[in-house]
Amino acid sequence: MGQTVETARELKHVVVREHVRNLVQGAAPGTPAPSERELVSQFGVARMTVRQALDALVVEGLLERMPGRGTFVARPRRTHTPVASFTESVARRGQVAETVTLLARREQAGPGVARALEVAAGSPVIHWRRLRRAGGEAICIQDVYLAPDVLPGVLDSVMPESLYEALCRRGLRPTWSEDSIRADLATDEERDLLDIGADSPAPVLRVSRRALHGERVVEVSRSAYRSDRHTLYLQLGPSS
Amino acid sequence: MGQTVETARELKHVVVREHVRNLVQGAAPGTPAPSERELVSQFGVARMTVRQALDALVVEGLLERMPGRGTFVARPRRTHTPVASFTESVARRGQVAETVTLLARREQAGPGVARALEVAAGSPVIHWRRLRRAGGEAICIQDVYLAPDVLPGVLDSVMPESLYEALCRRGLRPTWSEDSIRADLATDEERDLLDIGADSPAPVLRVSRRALHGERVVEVSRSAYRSDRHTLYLQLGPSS
DNA sequence: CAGTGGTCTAGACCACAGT
DNA sequence: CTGTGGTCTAGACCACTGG
Repeated sequence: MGQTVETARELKHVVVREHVRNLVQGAAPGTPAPSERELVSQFGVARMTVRQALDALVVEGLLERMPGRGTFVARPRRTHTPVASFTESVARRGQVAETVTLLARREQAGPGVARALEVAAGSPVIHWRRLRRAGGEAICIQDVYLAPDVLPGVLDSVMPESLYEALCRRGLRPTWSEDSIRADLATDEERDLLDIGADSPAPVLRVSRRALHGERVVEVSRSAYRSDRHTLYLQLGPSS
Repeated sequence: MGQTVETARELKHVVVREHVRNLVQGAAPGTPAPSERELVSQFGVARMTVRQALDALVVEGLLERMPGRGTFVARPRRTHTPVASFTESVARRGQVAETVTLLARREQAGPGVARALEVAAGSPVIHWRRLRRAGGEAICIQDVYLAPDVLPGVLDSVMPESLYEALCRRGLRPTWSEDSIRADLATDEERDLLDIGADSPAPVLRVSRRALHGERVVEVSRSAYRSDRHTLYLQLGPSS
């Protein structure tokens, strides 16, 4: 009794691992974790079992071992930029993203979109064009192309505010993205939508993204950012 | 004979690990590795020792375990964009990078450069301005700022072709970079250096980079890319 | 010194693959 | 069935750290 319903099936090293994870959860970096021998006697398991549990947490980056001293809560390691959505990258700047859907309909995939989505040319795809704002200012025009089965029935209801949130709910949050980035001048249509005056030349940042969940292409998009209102930030680590 | 000079000091799990690594080096994905028990009898060690060796290779992404089947050479996992130098990213496109040094001298760090380099304002820094070409065409103007102790004596000899190669030789290859990217219009000086005609507005991609080796800032740079001749490519994975 | 993590042994039983 | 990896035990000695 008492214990979790599934206790019977729990592996010992998992029990120890999760116990330690809870102890360590939110603790300040440098806080000592229980020593290996301490856990051995607490759980009545072999030391190798405890080490297996701690090894997992070390690989996760939660713990650090210091030979001769002990095991401690690791200081958070630097992490490279994850695949971020517009909503998220705006939130990171402390602003709230707003979205105006300009267009949302079925279309036949053109050759470029079809190749990127890995579907046959002419296949039905969903084309979703949005004007994206932050802090009340127009930031970006974004054309998203989706395979119809990625978000079935989207067109029949209210379009979601955040594409990535919708994908997340379907268990399809992008885990991988391939982006290309270049500078260009805004077209007349873009100038109009982005509230750019007609007098001066307007550079924009064009970002093409192909986002995948595992091996599945979930998003193909092209965005044009007003360069005076948006800078892309990247953190990159080694390829390893 | 034959064996490595330092064999005496080698840990057993390291010996096994490197043995397997050599076996597996360059093998096709899916190729089976020796079974654990096979290695046990080959090396006369305990199975836990063999597992420790293989675990390391699994974490490295070199091997994959398939319960009930065996251990196999893993198919190369997708890897996000590493911190790349101009030379490397041009090479990735199948071209050769050329460099013309426009300026290389000591300067006093301005406030922005000083902050980025984590030195006191007014400290001596090395300012290195280069015109970068690929395929015979001007691509980019790059201003690099270096702390004097990062590449001591660079100014007194021939400037290296590739900054990252020089850093690599000093054991200071960037392992981390923080970049910001935006679109802008070329200045008159940039138009001149980049062979851009004076008639049409010329969008450029401005990339500011702060590159670190571990915790040490090794490079601070600002680059302006001709957008019609250069597109940035990125592959991003989850933050994990 | 006592305590820590790092390494290592020589077994064991299990679930699962393929034959 | 046999062979594989996954889990686990109950010890052991080492090098290192700190007091």
